[in-house]
Amino acid sequence: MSRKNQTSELKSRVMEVALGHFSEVGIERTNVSNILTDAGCSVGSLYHHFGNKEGIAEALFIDGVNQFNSRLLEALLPRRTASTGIKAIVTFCCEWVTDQPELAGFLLSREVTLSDNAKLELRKTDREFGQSIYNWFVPHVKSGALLELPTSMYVPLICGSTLEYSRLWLSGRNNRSPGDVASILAEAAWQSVKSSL
Amino acid sequence: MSRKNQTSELKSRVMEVALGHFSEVGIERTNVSNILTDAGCSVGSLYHHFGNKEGIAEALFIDGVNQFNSRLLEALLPRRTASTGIKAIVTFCCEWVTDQPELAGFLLSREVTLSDNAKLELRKTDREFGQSIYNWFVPHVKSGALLELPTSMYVPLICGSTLEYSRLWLSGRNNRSPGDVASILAEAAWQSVKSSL
DNA sequence: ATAAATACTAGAATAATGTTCTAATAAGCC
DNA sequence: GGCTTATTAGAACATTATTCTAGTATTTAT
Repeated sequence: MSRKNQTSELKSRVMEVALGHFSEVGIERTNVSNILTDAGCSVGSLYHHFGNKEGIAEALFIDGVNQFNSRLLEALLPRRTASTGIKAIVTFCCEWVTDQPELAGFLLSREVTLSDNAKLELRKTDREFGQSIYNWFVPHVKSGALLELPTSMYVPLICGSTLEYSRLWLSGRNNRSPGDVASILAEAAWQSVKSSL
Repeated sequence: MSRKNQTSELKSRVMEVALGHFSEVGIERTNVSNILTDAGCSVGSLYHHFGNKEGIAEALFIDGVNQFNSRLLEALLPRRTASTGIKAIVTFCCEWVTDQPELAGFLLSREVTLSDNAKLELRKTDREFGQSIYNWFVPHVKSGALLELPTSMYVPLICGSTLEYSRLWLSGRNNRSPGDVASILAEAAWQSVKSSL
């Protein structure tokens, strides 16, 4: 096997193992040495590739956000009405969380504090994601279908309930998965941002 | 000064100092030694009173939740209609977060993992809090003013947006405080749980 | 009032664990 | 085929939370 492949295989093995530990006991409580043995990686290699333990978390975080963002766009952009779009966002979130609880729990845990470098890395892709979202919203606000609100309020209003419900479910306190109650959450989100005019 | 007073003063001094550090850099990154010097406390005393670093966090968490719960009840229980009650909950949350951002940020950070003991401690007061809340809700659901939903969905639907917005504000990404946008959040929450019958 | 018990303080010593460092190895490249 | 560079390896190190032993002050009981 070429070195490139070997290397990227090691990195993803480390990340996979780390995600398991992180989502189970949190970043702080996972031992680097456990990751090393479980992934069959040496101290030197790990610190060469990731810098430190937080570096693994950052890599996972960035990957996760990018994956989430791109799939969300696929779910949203084809929708032509405000109502179907908002509900598609919520439904997508519910399914995504339900399908990959480990990754979702990790992203929602807010344990990761991105380094300046990682923030830049994220911003690269996040910019155009934000732009695409923005472009989808504008006509629906202009047409009066959606409430006109401070920009920073749309995410909390549309996704807040879903994220909060997801956190509860991920912490094991609910039986019904977000996917099971997606329609309720979607309808509620729609009610909270639709214009009553 | 009596020993009791001296002790409780030391404990609250430690907790106050610790909250400052925790909310600034998180639990993991605050050094016990910093807390010790800032609070003028010896290693032995700290571990005698709190057990370990997490113990300080747990004490802060329990205090914070209890304070939040009791004040929330004061805001909610006098309300006689579903609409004013729901809006009172949201408005109260917004003001509480805005008034004590350090404590709110700490509680919302989800950094604290309660020990079994701490969970029991919390449950003592949390039980009757939950009961009071439940008693307020029942008649409004029965009367058809509020949607009838799985119990575990009311908190996310009513508070989710507010909590999400609060997290954004606390992380410095919004100008307007939750208090500033309370009326929008309150109206949205109401729209999402009111019965449309 | 005195003794015994208990709660608390103190800080040096310890242990756990994340990270650095130096050297060795192997892949890619001219 | 030799040179460069990326990668691996793991022992040594540094940091920092926690334990431990001893000592001190306060309360309680007689």
